[in-house]
Amino acid sequence: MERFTPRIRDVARIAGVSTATVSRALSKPDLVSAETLETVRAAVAETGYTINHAARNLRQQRTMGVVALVPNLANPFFSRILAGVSAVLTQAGYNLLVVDTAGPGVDPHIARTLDRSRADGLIVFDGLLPSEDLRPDPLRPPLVMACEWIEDLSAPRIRIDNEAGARLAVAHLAQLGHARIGHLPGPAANVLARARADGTRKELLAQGLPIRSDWFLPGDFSLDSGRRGARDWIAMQDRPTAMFCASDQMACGFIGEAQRRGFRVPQDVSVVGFDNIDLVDHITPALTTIRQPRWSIGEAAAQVLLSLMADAGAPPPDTVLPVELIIRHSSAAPGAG
Amino acid sequence: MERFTPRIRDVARIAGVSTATVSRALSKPDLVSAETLETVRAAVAETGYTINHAARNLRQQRTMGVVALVPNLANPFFSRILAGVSAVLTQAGYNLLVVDTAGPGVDPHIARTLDRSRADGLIVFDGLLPSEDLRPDPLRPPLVMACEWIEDLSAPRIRIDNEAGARLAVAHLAQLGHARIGHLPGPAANVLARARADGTRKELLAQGLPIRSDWFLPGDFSLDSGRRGARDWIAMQDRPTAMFCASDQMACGFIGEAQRRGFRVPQDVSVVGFDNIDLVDHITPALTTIRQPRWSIGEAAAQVLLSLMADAGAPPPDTVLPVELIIRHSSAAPGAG
DNA sequence: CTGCAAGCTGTAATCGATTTCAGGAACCTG
DNA sequence: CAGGTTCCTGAAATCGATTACAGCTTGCAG
Repeated sequence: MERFTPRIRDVARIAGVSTATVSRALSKPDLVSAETLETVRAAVAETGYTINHAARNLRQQRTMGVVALVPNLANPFFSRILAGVSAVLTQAGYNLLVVDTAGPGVDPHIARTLDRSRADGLIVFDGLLPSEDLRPDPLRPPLVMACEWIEDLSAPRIRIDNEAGARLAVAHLAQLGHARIGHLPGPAANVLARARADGTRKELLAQGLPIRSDWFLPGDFSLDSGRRGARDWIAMQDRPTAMFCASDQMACGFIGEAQRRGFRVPQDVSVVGFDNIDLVDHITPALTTIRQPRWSIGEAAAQVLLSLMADAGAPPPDTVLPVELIIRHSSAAPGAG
Repeated sequence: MERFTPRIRDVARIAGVSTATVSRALSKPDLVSAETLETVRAAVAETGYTINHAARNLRQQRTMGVVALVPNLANPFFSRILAGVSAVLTQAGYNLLVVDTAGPGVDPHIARTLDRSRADGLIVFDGLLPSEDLRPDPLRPPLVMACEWIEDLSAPRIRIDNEAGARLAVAHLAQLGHARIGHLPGPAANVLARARADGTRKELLAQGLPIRSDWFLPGDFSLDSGRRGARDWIAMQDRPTAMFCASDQMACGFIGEAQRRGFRVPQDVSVVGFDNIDLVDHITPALTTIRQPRWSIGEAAAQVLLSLMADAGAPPPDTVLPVELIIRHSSAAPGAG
């Protein structure tokens, strides 16, 4: 009565053929005669055989797995992106492994352990990983960088035009009539933060508006730093009338704190965010922001990686997805109302 | 000049020992003399040897991987849970694989393919998977259910007390003086939705308040169904003064739509949500809700699974984590203001 | 000095598939 | 009918580790 896991050789025995034939019947049916195929199918059904993936993987020298390296899995920003990645990978028969590169006690050189026996491909969402652990190397699986990137690492990038997004935001505020525009950037180490700050400066310049370093407050993308930003803003005697925040989280923190201190948004200060994360159209006032196509970013990253794994030919070095300004109610003409 | 991936036999050759010794030196150093250990270490360093996981997995008959079956990965509700899972698994040397059971074109019998050669354990977050695909079976890896569960499947459950959460919410509204309390539940097929609806009824009963079926509106957890709920609520001539929504998403949708139609929250209607997802303390009014300890749920699920995989002894059949009422500004005495 | 245990190491089997190579049968072709 | 294809199949090598088993040293007790 005890059960045991059937092996390919059990199927072969019952079907009266060799294991080679069973293997072919299952993975390359064209190579096998119709009649043998039928016999094998019957034997498979009878035994309830299922393939042992470890054995196949060893023989074929691949894992059918792709690792996504995510900085802080707890950040809901990544959920939709990972869903896009998952959809494409599943379709192609690959498994999605997720590694949180920012968990407590995570080895900073985690990427070093990701060789070809662990994954067939890597999607790197963390721009702060040491580049020497990811350098092209025959031992290392192909990789793409998505959202963030590592400056001195040559690999396909899937990203949005962060600079253009920032410029859209600033241009929007300028068009509303704001001449005093401040910026709450992300952490200086982060490439996205730098790109968005650069875009902010460029558009201010293009609009002929002042670029004042005291209006560039310290920020780190977090809700809390948004709150601190609001306090800093309040503390100034010579305040900007509009703030462009490099993340929606900060924008929410900023608005919440400003309101708590008795300021009205957008009457006293206009706020624009970045990302269009869930629910920001439900805060009051609904947040004007720059939308990132998160699902598409995930899809595109997976697709580029698949083509990279398939032929290793020259892949598109950069995929830049469009951003979009979404105007809601946190931005208005200065002094309005 | 061409590189090749070093094998254990290359290390053995260079160290002048057998592959068995190298294997032991690396995984059970106690069995090897100090001197040999040193030689092997040197040879490993010289060759840059790294283990081939596929080979080890085949031999040891395990994958060092755990699959999380998530209904709709795009739902940010799961991000913090997965982060908790990841933290515990990583610590224990396991990989986290994520499968979206609700993606377009996903095989509804996906769970059937998850045998021991694919994963050493399963964490099921989806209560709607067919139970026959998950029944205990020597071919199938051990499994735990988290958040949701499958009624007729016996497996450890890690969950919150949904009924108690619902009762907290209703009791809070009753205490504020509401006598006309409605409910916006999740989809009837969902166990969480049923548990929360049951809790709602029980507490209404306990408080001596009416349980009116016309005040139990149709809902499905989504933002949109929250909006529809608000429209349904508005359409009633005999409205409840408070609504308990079975998810924060619905609560946000409800509040947004109600406000858009000219009603004030909480003056015209009090709203309580469930989940305490990110940013609901930043909507206006800040949402009163039931907090789920999402990170802890993930951690606990991973821990129970690990112990299940380790000894297969009798595991704790149910882990119930505490919920907490978080009072913010979307609930107030009826007619206040 | 013999016998036995303890400690270390190597040989070879093993995990369970895929795939190369070779061979047999059937079918053409000239 | 000889020679060449084409089609199908099986034997055996292979992927790269772990580990059961056995053998060799060495040390110690009797």
